[in-house]
Amino acid sequence: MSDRSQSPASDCNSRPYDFSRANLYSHPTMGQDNLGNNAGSLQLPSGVLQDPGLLFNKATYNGIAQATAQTFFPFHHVAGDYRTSDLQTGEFGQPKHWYPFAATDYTGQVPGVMATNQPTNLSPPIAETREQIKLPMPEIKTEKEPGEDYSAEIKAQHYTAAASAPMAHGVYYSPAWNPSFWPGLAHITQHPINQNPSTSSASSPSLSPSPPSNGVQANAFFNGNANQVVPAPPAQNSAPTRSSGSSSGGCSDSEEEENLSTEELEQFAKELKHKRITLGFTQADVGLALGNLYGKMFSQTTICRFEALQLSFKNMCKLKPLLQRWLNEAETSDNPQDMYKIERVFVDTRKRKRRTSLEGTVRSALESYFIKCPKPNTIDITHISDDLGLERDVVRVWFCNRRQKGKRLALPLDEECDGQYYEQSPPPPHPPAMGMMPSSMPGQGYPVHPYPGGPPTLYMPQLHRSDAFKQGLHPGLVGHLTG
DNA sequence: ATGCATGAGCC
DNA sequence: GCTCATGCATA
Repeated sequence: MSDRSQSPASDCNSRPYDFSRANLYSHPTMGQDNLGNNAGSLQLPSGVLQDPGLLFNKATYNGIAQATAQTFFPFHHVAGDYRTSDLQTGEFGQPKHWYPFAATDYTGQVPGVMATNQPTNLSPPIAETREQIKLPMPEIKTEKEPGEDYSAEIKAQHYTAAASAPMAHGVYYSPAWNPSFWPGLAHITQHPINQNPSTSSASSPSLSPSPPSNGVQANAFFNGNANQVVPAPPAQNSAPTRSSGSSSGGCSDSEEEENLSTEELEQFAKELKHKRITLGFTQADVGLALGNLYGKMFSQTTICRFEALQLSFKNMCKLKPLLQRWLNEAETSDNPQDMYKIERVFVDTRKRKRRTSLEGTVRSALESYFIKCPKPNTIDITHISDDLGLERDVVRVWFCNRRQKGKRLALPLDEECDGQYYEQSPPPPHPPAMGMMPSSMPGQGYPVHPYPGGPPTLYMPQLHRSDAFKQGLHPGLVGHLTG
């Protein structure tokens, strides 16, 4: 991707970092265990966005020209359009920890799974192996099994479902998707393709909208007849087969969706969410259903991001057909429950590094570094990690995610249209006298114009021109970072 | 809903 | 080592 040809990371490494900030290492943050934290009940009310940055205005991307790298969907956030809070995670959100094995209730956020797929109580043999270890730096909280190396070995066993289980994680569609980027969207006209009529009509399904929640209910809901699992997708167009997407086939995965316009996707995402909720399904249900119906399961996260248009265009394109079909089925099926029947859940037994929780100050610091240099090289990363007392890898990953997030929330600028949709660091004139990056990024480097409905929350540095980037840095920050 | 992590594919 | 797709864990 052109992304790589961008300014060399070293662009921003010309100066030494000086981030001696004792106060960064203040205290460990909140308690590790939020066990009592019922994901479901804690959902923010619709309308309350945790990250206002997601509130994009169409105008924001309508004018998008050429995206250099992966294109994301800075659509205006569709979340909040409907009340989802109570349906999302329901009551099944018992926190899971870093168990190498599928603990009895290990289901990720897939409801019903645990309710249905517990042949026997697999007393979690490992349930107690977890041990909390404080890393050197108090501000980061991570858990890790002593002397554990959570990378290799693991992939061994998965609780793969029945033999018919189409696949477990690790099975991907071939990247034969339409590489359509934003620029190309312009000319893409709405392709009414095979829009199933049912999807566009507000056909009110005669389904009892009793949302699958947990326990008993879930059981009833998820216990389909084992007869209908259709992992094998139709020969034709359903399979996540690597249809030789060929040149411009685009999301050739299914002929139905080759060229999608942003509007189409946007609308579909909305429709999906709306209908899903109407039908009483959670995002996790949908992800699960996709697995059962078409062979590839998705997490609640992915469905959520799809609905919120937080995936790349390409990715949206890829998922849409599947979701479209699920929706069609859900609407027409007499027994939508069947769609959720789960044969078994493949629980990934890989050990996963415990998620690091960065303290606010640390995040702010990282954000500052990011502003200065979104693509730090190895040395920079080392410096930063030293300064902040973080593991190098944590820092590296943070930057990776930050960049990804940035792209997701704002469009990457193209060399030609730089500064057109969002500006980089606030132009010299009146640097907001902020010594340190405000913990709340909002406000930073917003495009002055393209966000009629409100600026995105995140500061989106221009990744393509580090020099200009450097220049745009405010003095205060520069000083702070470069000492 | 989102922050941090993983892993494949690529350079 | 990066991007990208994706997911676990958590706020």
